Amino acid sequence: MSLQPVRRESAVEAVLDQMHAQVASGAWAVGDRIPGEHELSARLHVSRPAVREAIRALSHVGVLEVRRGDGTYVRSAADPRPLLRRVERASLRDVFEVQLAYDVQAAKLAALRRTPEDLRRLEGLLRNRDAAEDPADFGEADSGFHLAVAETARNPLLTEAFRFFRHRLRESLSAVREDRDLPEGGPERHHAVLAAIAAGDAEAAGRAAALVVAPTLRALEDVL
Amino acid sequence: MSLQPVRRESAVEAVLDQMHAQVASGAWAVGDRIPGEHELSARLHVSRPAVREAIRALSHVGVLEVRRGDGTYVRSAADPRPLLRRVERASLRDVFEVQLAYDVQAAKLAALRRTPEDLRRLEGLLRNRDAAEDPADFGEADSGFHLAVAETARNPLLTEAFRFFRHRLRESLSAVREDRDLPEGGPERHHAVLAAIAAGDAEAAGRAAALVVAPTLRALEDVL
DNA sequence: CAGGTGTCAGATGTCAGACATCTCGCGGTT
DNA sequence: AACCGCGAGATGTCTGACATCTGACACCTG
Repeated sequence: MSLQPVRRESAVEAVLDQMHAQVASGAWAVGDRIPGEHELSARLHVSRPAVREAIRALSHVGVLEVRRGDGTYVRSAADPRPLLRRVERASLRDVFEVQLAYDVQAAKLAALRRTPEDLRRLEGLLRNRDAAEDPADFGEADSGFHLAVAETARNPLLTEAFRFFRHRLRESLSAVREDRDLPEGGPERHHAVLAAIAAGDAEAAGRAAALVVAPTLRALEDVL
Repeated sequence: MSLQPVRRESAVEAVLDQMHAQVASGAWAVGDRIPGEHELSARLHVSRPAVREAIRALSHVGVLEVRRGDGTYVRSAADPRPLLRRVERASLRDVFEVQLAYDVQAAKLAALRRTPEDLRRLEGLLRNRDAAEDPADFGEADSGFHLAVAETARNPLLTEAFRFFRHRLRESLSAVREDRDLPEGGPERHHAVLAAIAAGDAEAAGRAAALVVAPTLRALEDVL
């Protein structure tokens, strides 16, 4: 008989779990007003600050909305926690593959929606990237170019998703691979992305974007 | 001179803003232990429960990690809040475009990684989808198929991202378009996705997946 | 000397109680 | 019908006290 670690859950985590379950099950539907803090405190047999901490966490991620003096409402039943938990533990390959999906979609949309000013900006950023010699400068310039492509797509949601995942990716890389740089397609592949975007060719832009990341994924397959 | 609404920020929101700024600026770097609750309370001139609420919110999204008895550490500087805020306010088109990126990437990876059992499962789900008559059943079967494709990709991060965004998409749709169904590619396009996945042809699978969503995006362009 | 145990300071976790401030609904007045 | 004032009920914030945990350090034993 093997002994299992005893995990004692905090009061706030227990409240969070119950609240999530209420929302997920539809007992508290989107638009509903949930019971007040005092009532939840009494019902759940925890202190009111514990209830408040749970509510604060859920309002921070957009699940609940607190209206002072009025009550607390359910704004969304889409719980981001599984995603956020997963991104904390995701392998580099997995993050790169998601990031690739963004890169490709951003390039396609950029090709459809770019303006002359966008193109000038992208050209400048690519020049910066080509000219960067110091690894920190290079990383910055590379990120700057990719992010600008995402912004050229004119889908703010895609841009924010891109930004968040890229930031996480950078952290995972520095935590694990301080000593080793992963390869990425060189200048000519980046120029090919820009050329396809300039030509307004979405399919070519998507293919070119995929070619930029391909060496990275290949290197990850070799290492893992 | 126009008068502006006075927005009074709560103590907890002010603490959150300052903590975010500390993390984003690198003053509190990943791995660092931040000052304790009592110290922050004294320094920020707010009560300790206010500090606790802020810390709870940040630990909920993975930015901070609380170790009872030890202290509170910075786990990640990648703040998901801009993304989560954006997804709350995103247009249907924007969400669909991000979802499309997932669908395409999932189909491509599924083509590379599917097993015979995956294929049997996908076939069954597609049969369910074809047979569904009631709109609620149909929506469920459709989601089931798309999600199974994402799972076949064997990238858990992609699957969770897919799940979250699709849930949000569904909520946006029911909030705005209770009375109107958006078109999606019919059975033959879904079967084409499955055929490409079965054939192990990633490019064809990606193209087929894009064709499934194309009518939806076209309809959105017409409406918006 | 190495390993184990106990103690303590400092950290988070939780609570009760009190008061401040806001919102909304209702009743009364014009 | 529109407006105003009031009050109940809601969230917002604080103080102070105590509980529980962690890590570092000192001490003891083999």
